[in-house]
Amino acid sequence: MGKRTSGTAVSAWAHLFRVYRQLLEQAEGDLKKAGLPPLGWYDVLLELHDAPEQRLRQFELGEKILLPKYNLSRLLDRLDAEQLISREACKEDARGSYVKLLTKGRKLLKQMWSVYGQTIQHTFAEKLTTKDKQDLIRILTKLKT
Amino acid sequence: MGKRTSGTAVSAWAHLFRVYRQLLEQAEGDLKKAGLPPLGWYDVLLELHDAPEQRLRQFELGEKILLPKYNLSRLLDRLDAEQLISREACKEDARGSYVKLLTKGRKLLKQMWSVYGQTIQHTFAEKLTTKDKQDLIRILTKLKT
DNA sequence: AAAGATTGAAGCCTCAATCTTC
DNA sequence: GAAGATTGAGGCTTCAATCTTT
Repeated sequence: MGKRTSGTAVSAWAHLFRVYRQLLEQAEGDLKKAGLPPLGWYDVLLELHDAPEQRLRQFELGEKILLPKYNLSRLLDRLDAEQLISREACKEDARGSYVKLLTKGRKLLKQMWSVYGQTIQHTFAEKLTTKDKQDLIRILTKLKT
Repeated sequence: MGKRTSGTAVSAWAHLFRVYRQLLEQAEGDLKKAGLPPLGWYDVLLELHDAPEQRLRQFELGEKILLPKYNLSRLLDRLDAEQLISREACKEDARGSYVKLLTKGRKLLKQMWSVYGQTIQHTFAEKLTTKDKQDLIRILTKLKT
C-alpha cells in the first residue's frame, strides 16, 4: 500500500493543469489572430533551427517535441506542403530520413516568435519575479523523467 | 515597445509545457492500461460530483473545465451514451439544460481516481517537498486570469 | 441582437497494420 | 526480429452555420 496523496499535492497538480490550459489557449489564440499556424509548427521549426546544420533525423525530432512518430509523420507532411521543411534521404541509415529547415521555415519561425514571445511576456514573464521563475524551473526539473 | 523577454522566463515557460506534456502522457497512459476512459471524462464527472445536487448548467460545466461549448456538447453525448450523466430540461431558462451525475458516473469516478490518484502520487507528489508544492501553487496562482 | 446549445463538414489524432532496412 | 517511418480507418476537435429562447 502506498501513502495517501496529500490535498496539497492534488491542488498543486490541478493548478498546473489549469494554468497550462489557460496559457496554451492564450498562445494559440494570439497566433491565430495574427493569421499564423499553431504552436506545434513552432516547436518543429525551433528544434530544427537550433540543431547542427539545421537538420535532424525524424525520430530525434519526435523525441525532442514529445510527439509519436505517426503524428509527426503527418505534421511534417503539412510543413513540407508549405515548403517550410524538406525531407532528405539518410545515407548512414536508409530506413530513415533527415528533416531540414528551409528558408521559408526560418522566416515563419521569426514571424511566429514575434507574436509568441509577446504572449509569453504578457501572460507569464511580467507576472512573476525572477525568483519565481527560478523556483519554477527548479521544481519542474525535479519532475522530469 | 515592451521589455524584452528574459531567457529565464522562456526557460521557465518551456519547462512548464514540457513537464505538463510528460505528466499528461503518463496519466492518460495509466488510465488506458487500466481499461479506463481518458482524463476529460474524469474532469466532467468530478465537477458534477462537487456541484450542489451533483448537477450543473452545461455552460457552467464548460467554464469550469475550460472546454468550448461545441466540444462539451459532443463529450456529453459520449458520457450520456454510457449512462454516466443525463441532460435534463432547465425550467428557469428553456434555452439551456442541466447536466446531472448518474450512479454509474459516480462509480466510474471512483474507479478512475484509484488509478489517477496513484499516478499523481508517483509522478508528482513523491518527487516534491511540501514547500515545493506550496511554492508551485503560489506561483501558478499568480498566473491565473 | 445575444446566449445556450447542437450539428455538418473538414481537419487532426490515434490505433493497428504495413513497408523497408538494419 | 527490431527500428525508422508511413498509411487507412475510425474517433475527436474545430470552425462556421444553425436553431431556439431570452
